[in-house]
Amino acid sequence: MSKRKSDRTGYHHGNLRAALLNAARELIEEKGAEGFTLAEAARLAGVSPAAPYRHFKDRNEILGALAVDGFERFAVELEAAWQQGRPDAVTAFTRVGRAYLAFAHDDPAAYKAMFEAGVSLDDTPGLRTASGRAFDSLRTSAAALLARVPEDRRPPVDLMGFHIWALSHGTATLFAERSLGRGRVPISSDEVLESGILVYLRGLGILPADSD
Amino acid sequence: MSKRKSDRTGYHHGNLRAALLNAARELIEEKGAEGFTLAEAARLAGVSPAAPYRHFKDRNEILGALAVDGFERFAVELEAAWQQGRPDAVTAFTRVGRAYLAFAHDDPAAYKAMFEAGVSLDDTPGLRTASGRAFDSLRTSAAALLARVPEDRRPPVDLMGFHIWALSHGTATLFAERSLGRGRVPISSDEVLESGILVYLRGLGILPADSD
DNA sequence: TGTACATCAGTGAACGCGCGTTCACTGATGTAC
DNA sequence: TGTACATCAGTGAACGCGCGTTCACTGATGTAC
Repeated sequence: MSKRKSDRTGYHHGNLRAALLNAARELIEEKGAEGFTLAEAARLAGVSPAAPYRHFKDRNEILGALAVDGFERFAVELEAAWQQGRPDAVTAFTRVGRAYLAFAHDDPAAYKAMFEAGVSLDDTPGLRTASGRAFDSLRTSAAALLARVPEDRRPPVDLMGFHIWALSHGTATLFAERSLGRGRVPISSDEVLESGILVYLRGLGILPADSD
Repeated sequence: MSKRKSDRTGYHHGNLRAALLNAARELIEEKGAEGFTLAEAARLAGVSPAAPYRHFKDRNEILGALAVDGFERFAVELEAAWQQGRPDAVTAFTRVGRAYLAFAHDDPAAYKAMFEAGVSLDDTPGLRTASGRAFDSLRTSAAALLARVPEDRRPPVDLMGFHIWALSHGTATLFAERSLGRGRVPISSDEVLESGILVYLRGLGILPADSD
């Protein structure tokens, strides 16, 4: 749906900033965050190679914009999936896991910009805030689940957040690389993550030992 | 300890292939797999930009060599850590987890070549075999642990392998990116993975519910 | 031990390429009056 | 409603750069006799 050359009418593009972000998304999806070039994005958007500089300081800034925007949408998705833990924390949490994978799957370019592009946290205004909000969403869910664990056996909420994050991130990236294609696995990332989370929650005593 | 310009004696290098691989490692560690250039590796090794072509078909082949070599050493490390499950499966498995992280931490360039460089499984002879051997090592450990789980509650061994792989890979990559620097976490990757594995094993019923 | 010669592993110059970025410019748009 | 003008968002040509790769070459090495 990105604006293409053919859509251009006059001298002005009208929505070049958004068109460039879309083009960048497309290119990163194809070739990875490092392989993306400003020149090619400009070509895709149907403008001269100098045009992007009206909207972005340099190549890096477009990656940063993608990452910030990605984290913001990511946080929204995770929060929406959590839905304040309704109808119960475990169900809601499973939904969050699926939302995590869905995001990585549906917008791999954003996911790469967020986690693999090496965009600097310090040089990109809003990135720290946006990524923090996403992690906070995971932490909130973790905390709700931990409320069911007896206090003396309750791990720190941040630690649990990392466990979940690592499991989700690992699943997402292993399936994104065709790494898991190695064995031609007849299994989906959703199944891996969901079953992994169930075992994990059982280990915390949140699910009964005999549940399936 | 890679061979440097100053070490060169005469017209012939003597060990250029290895020197180039080391140079590539160094560069990938600094700038990532995509940022690595053949020309710079040659410079680092103290030879002309044409010299590498005596040892590698093209840029891609050097990445492939790094990945194959990486997977072979990775498999060796994992097997060594497992030590046939001695003294007991849980202890040995914890050791495997630590070995996984140690590899990713100590040789990030190899890890990137293996998992992030997009080296083709089909175009790189030996890669499928080498990576398969590494995963087999994880699978062997998983199988030994699963032997302790009542049959009717035993997940498929491959599924458990993926859980462990995903958790390890996620932990390794989140800590490698400074992603986890986001919150300035006062916690090590070892702690995250080890505690995560313990919870997971408890969830399988391999560790008692009240163990710490 | 010495010599001729094949082979090996380098050199260095050159190529075409596409990139990021800058620059002076210009066409289109919107606003004040 | 019309006009002057400031501003905005493009152009296109140019730059310097470093890359991957090829080529004809040459110095060093090792081996047959």
